Amino acid sequence: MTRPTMEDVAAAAGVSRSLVSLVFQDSPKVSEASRSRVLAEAERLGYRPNVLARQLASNRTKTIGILLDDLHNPYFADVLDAFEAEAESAGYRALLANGRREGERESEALHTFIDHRVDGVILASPRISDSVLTSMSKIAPLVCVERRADLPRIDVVMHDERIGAQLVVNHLVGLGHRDIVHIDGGTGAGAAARRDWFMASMREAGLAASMRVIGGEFTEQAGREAAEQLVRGALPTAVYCANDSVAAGVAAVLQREGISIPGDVSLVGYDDTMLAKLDLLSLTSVRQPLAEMAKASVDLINRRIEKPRRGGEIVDIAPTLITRRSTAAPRA
Amino acid sequence: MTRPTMEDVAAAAGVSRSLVSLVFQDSPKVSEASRSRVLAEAERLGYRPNVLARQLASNRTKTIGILLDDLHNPYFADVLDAFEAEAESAGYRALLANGRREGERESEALHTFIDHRVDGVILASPRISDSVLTSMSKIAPLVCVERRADLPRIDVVMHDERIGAQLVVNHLVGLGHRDIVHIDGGTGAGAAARRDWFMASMREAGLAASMRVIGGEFTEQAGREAAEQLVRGALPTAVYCANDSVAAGVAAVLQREGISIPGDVSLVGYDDTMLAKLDLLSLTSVRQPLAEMAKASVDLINRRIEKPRRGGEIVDIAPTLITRRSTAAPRA
DNA sequence: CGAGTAAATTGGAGCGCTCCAATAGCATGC
DNA sequence: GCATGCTATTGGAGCGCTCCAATTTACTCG
Repeated sequence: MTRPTMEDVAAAAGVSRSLVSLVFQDSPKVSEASRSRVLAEAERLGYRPNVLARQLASNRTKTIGILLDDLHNPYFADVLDAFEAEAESAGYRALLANGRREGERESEALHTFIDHRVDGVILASPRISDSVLTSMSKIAPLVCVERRADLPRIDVVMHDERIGAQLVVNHLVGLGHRDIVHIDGGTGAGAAARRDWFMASMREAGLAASMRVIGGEFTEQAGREAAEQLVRGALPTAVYCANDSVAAGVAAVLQREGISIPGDVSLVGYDDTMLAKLDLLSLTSVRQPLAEMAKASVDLINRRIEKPRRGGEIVDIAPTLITRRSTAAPRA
Repeated sequence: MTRPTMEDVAAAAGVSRSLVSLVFQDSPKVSEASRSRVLAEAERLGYRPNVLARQLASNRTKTIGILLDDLHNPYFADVLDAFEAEAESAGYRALLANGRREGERESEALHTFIDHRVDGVILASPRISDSVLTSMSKIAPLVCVERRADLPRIDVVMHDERIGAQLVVNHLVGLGHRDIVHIDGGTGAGAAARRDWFMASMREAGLAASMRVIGGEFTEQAGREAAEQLVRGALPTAVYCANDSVAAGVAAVLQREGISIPGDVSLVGYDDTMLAKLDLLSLTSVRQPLAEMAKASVDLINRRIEKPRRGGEIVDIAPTLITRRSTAAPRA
């Protein structure tokens, strides 16, 4: 299983190793004749450059690490799609890691990335502590996505929670709803902002009196528990959930109780994951502008490579509302 | 952003670079005194070994690549969990890649792995052609999971479709069902085996006359289409779907038509993904023994590293049935 | 036709590590 | 006191590449 090296290709093509190197770097200062001869010999020998050696010698890897909080959450599959695509179109190879919702594991994965000398790291909804973040930011460019970080040299990309809340509230109010409940995400990343902007939007709509918030978490289980509480008390005409998983939990309880969606209660989720798209649920949901967020993130990494010492930036991008069958006018 | 090297640590600790190297390899022939001094200096300088250089010099990476067909399918999140954990406990680092359900992209990702000199690759339900597989198998150990491959030097790990079918049919027949429909996975990997063993099991149960198969695919959409067909014709008492996504599609249509699960129709899925666990669906489903499959796969890679030229092996592992609320005795 | 310039090619040092053979240090035993 | 057998350490070559300065080749023009 011993594989050919540049030296072998050079010998076969009757040129120097340096020339072969230039060919594989797509250098313009190689004659057409040499280039094609080298490529032909490489092909014939089955040569592929040793990425390791290349990276060691050039001291750049053209690789960025993408750290995802939880691959079990379908939202992160969408995140991955967008970010991987963007990284590739910017000429980077993407390395993936799964944080499994543990800050500990995430910082391990971050170390692994750094040990592999990635050019930058994108952290999607990380749970890593500020101190780890700060110390790592001295070694490689870091971008936090959907996690605020007020740290000197770390860039942040968020979607605009305020607009998300307004889209939801305006949609529901437009349909005639006044009695709207928000089930929040508890201590999860972004939960507080989502809740606060819901309340602000309700106030703006003049519905401060009829708004309600129930404490929850970003899980289906939490959705079920909150729904149990709702069906035993005063049933609102609309429920706005912290994410799609919560909405799925709510839907399960409502269905069991014979309460129709959207006939009796309208339901709204967040993140527009595959769950929302399920015909069984067909959930109105807020979609994060992942493609734009990805673009912004890679851009920030590039700019930080050029200028490592600039201050941290925060980019906010507007989300959109995807309406489906789970919302309609309130019951009579 | 220049980082300390072994040389720096060696100088600081007053020893040679070789000794530092031995310390970081956990060599037993380093005195306690030197070891702790070196580690202390390394800590103080913030030294971390350069993985690239290490891999280049030692010619082994202690890394395996895990190629997943489709990160949007929640099944693969489970697959990843099991395989990543197993790889790690065997002392490997796992590199991930997303095939996005395209054979083309998968073989690209495979190339990337090989360029990075991984010690072996695990391919989960790959769509790669036999020819690519064959040529790659000459360069690195390959294990196919849930994809048959009758190729000289490639190992295969499958779960036992026959047992899966028997578990489902026995469960349903035990509940009293006779009129059972299977919605198949069309041309997807493993679909044919799943269908054939369903038919065989029905025959074994003496129900050859009342069994039916509807052509489908491994998607929710296909489930909906098949269900439309069922509700317009003779409704069976039980539906056995090629996977959970298909079952979700069926459930959506049945619910819309006011047909109760399991009151009117029992529903069974396959793969026991997060969809099956959703309270909204609470789906009886066949669970693949992923932990055992992962163990077998890593084992096969280790054995092939030792003995590259041995013939391809096929390992079959028995699945289990997880019963939930979607199955019950047939309607009167 | 030789100087001058541009384009193509080459040799060698070096990236940060591992690994091996060689050496140093040090207690044993006769 | 010295060969003996340890264990602990070291120097140096080499992994496969990139990058730079230096060299060769090709081309132009007075």
